[in-house]
Amino acid sequence: MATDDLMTRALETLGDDAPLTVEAIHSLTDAAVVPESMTIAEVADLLDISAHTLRYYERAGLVEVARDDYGHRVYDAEAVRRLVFLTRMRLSGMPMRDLQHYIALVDAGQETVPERLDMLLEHRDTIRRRIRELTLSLAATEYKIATYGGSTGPDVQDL
Amino acid sequence: MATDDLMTRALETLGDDAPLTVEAIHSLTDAAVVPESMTIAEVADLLDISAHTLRYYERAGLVEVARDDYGHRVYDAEAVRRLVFLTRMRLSGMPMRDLQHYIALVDAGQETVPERLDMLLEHRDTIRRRIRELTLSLAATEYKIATYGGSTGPDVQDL
DNA sequence: GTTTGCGTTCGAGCGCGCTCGAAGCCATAG
DNA sequence: CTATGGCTTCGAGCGCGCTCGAACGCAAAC
Repeated sequence: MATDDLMTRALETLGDDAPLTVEAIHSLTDAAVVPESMTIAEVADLLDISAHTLRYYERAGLVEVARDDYGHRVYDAEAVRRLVFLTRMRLSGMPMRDLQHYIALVDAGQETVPERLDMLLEHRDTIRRRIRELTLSLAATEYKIATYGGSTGPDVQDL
Repeated sequence: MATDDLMTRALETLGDDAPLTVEAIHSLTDAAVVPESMTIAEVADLLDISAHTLRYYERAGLVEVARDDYGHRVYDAEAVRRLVFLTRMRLSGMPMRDLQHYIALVDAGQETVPERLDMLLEHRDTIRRRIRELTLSLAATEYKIATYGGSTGPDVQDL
């Protein structure tokens, strides 16, 4: 099951031009994720990342995962929630370095909340800028497509 | 001069919520770039990439550049236009591999136009999807920011 | 005439984020 | 009883896109 990852499902849930309200996001955030504990394969499937990557994240200090009697990883709900957050941040371009710092702050306690908020605000701005860049690139690409082979404008050269 | 790269200047030219019409893009495309020929330093400055990267692109077969009597690179208008295109594609996430293929098609002549168009269409879709992903991530980040430290919803945990 | 500065070629190295292979443990299926 | 399959650890390797250093050439400035 779960041939699509969280992001894909989320994009399908909200139509392409949905308002993306706080409520809509809220509904995504805790949808589907219920289990008390999960295996590495289940989490990998849920997040559409490899078990290798999950182990790598753990090695990198991003999440702690308990073991069962056989030494196998047991992901509890908190670990899964954290990994959902982490993969979302990764997908939106936050570097591992920053995530490690962020998680260190989380583990350091409540007094780091302001700094964490700062990181999120900065990341928000980064995403916004990236969206603007991509929007511009999209327009340029569409312009090129529209004028390709025609005789409109200076972009007609062989590119 | 030119402390800002093309993208930054473009983003400033068009307001954040400009319509991004074909005309607006057109005006960006050939703005500023006039010189008959440019040095590597000038092109690097124009595109906000390093001279190292420009040489790398040339080595990669993305562009041919003539030399002057001293063996120094002389970028003619066509090379510069191509590099503008290439950097725009790189910035919007097209892999080097694909650009090499695209350029090979360009150099192969007019009969490759359909395939080139296919590549552009596919890239357009890639950008669109990426924008949707980022928009969702942005909303999730804003949601997290908005609810941070508050007692609203399930995301209040220490993340 | 030497210093400064900008260019050249070539090949190696790096940062990032995985990705993989080897060797081994355990449990269930046939 | 022996496969098969999924998990474990550990460390190495990889693909991408640069990025850099070394050794050198040439020219205009001092």
